[in-house]
Amino acid sequence: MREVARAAGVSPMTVSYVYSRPERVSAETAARVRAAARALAYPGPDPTARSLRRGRVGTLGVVLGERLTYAFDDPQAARFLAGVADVCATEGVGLTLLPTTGGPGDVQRVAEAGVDGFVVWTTNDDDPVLDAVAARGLPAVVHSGPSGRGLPVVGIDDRAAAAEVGRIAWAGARRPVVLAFPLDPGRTRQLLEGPDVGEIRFPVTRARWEGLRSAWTADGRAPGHLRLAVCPVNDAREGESFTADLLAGAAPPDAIAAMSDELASGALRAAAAAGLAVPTDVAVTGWDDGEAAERAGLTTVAQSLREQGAHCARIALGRPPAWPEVPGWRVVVRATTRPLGH
Amino acid sequence: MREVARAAGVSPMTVSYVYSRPERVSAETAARVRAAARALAYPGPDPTARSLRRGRVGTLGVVLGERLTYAFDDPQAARFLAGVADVCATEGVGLTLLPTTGGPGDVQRVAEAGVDGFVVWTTNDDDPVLDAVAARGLPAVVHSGPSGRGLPVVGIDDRAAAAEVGRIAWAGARRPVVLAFPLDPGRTRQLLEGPDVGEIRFPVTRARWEGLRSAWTADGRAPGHLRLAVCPVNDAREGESFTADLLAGAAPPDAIAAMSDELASGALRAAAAAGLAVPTDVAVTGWDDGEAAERAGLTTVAQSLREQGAHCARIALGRPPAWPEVPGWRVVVRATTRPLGH
DNA sequence: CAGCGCTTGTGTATCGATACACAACTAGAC
DNA sequence: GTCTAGTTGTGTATCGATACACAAGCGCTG
Repeated sequence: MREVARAAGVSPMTVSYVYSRPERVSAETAARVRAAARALAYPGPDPTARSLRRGRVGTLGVVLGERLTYAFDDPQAARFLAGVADVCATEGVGLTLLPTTGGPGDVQRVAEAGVDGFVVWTTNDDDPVLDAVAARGLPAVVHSGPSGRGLPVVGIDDRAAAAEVGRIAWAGARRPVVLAFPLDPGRTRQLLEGPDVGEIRFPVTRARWEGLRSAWTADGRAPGHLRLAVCPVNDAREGESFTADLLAGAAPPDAIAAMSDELASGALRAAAAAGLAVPTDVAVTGWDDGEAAERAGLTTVAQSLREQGAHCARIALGRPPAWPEVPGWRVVVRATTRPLGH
Repeated sequence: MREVARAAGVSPMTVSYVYSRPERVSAETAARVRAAARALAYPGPDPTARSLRRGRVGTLGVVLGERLTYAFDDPQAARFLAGVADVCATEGVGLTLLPTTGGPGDVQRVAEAGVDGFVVWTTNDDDPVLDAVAARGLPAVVHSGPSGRGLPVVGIDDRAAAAEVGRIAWAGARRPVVLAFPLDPGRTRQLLEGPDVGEIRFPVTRARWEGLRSAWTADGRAPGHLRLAVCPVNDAREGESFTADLLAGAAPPDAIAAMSDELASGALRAAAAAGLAVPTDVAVTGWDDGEAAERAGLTTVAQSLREQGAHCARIALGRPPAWPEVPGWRVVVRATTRPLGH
């Protein structure tokens, strides 16, 4: 820039104005400067230097609790991110995805990220990345995540929603199973009988499990009869294969509450493959009310992850809504569950 | 940082070393500095200042030719980005999505983006954003995009692949239709009869159309009989509704070559709804060989957008492979097309 | 004790731009 | 002719860190 100024015969300050506040400089001078810039192949003010001086980067950081590629593989994350992206586009701000690999480098990357704020997508209670985010002192928000680090949390009341959808899923059931997200970053596939809540390190998984369990025990049914099938990956394929195994097992489930529409869709496919009737032989519920749920006629919990993403983005950009909003949810009853009176 | 140095009774330089090269400083001093930092709530070296001095930001910029939210709605973009994300995670680099709205702000945002390189996802020939990317002088790469600005282009030979899949799709057909991506950013839904190639501003759309057309005319068939159905959105719903309209129209297609598996899936659904047999009444082909294609038994063009994304990322990070790699493709013949001899 | 290498702390210069206050000059008002 | 206001260009002082070269201290070798 210094060289451009010299070439155009003006001060560096004038060159700066040509780029950042063109109206501040005469048309004639501006033209001369632009010509000099072109001649020298000057690409315009360096964004880094500009950020340093201005104290603003123009980018929102999004931390994904899991491997970065999940953002694109997991439909729920995708819906959430679409909402974040909407707001970023409107505000003319970039969206930086911060990869997390589970290693110690994650913390450092968060500490060194050039962003104006953070949105953290569902993570586990012990994630040190959360501390790193809090330490930066930037505006930040956690989605459905652990609270307690002074960071605001956005998300629906998963426990209450789970309790309500559970009431419907468990109607007339004797061998209920929860098709669940992982309990912890380990992501092992396993089938548990009434696990201890303390074992569950992902708040989302924990809250939904608690809600579904409370719906089960509400009528005095034995807690131990409710099983938790942990799916390492959130997609239909995984839901299908795990359900197929369960159906072929000793105590085939007659009611399945899944933590996502994708897992539920897989369960439906497995049920169909096993020649079972839904909901007579086996009832199924999902979560999110996405396109898959609508197509399959799935009873599910409706919430807008997209709106929640937008909400998070606004908070992390330092433009929180005047009123604190609590995202809503409701249970959509369709054809995959038995009537309640049953 | 200056204050931390004073509080710890050392020079700023020492504080810098504590953070960036801890092995360079004695354990004792480092502890003292860290204590002072904690006492002053110093969040660690400012990433912006560090980037300025180091000349490296630690972030890869990804430009999407269309609205940012498409990244998450369009499964092809998602697969591609997953590959980009893989490499970013491995290299410990962030991934900044640059929103484009089609407005003039896009160019400026690219010019001001704090990134180390650019990956541009399929865009149209006239996109000024490409010039902005080229002007930055950073390592950059365009996927399946317009060439000619001195930027390297990555992508399969769409024309050749389209010609081969077309040969299969058109076997025994009399009323062929191409279910296509948009021709230009306008994204209007329309049905064209042998449009002029010059009208097609998206290189991907153009190359595939050319290939499919050449397959049609190869046997001396009249070019005008091949129609192009332009779908504004790349999803199954759109493919279904457009196909349904076509099947209900005056000249119902008996062969449909879609530019994505998603559009093709929609076409299959519409055919099923119309009570048509596949491939007897209508043949269908897709593109990409994604999960949907496998499940539907779709004849399709197999390519790995994920690998191509990874390849692009490596180039844009300035680590191009020693050997220039050309991504491969092949046609996978399944059950939705007629045998060739027909 | 000279000489060498290793560890550890410190100045200095610089990365590239912008905020701010000020100076020079042109117009128009009275 | 003088004063006020508006336009346009220019210094100066940072923004917050790091590369590099150098110096001091220390332990060893011969």
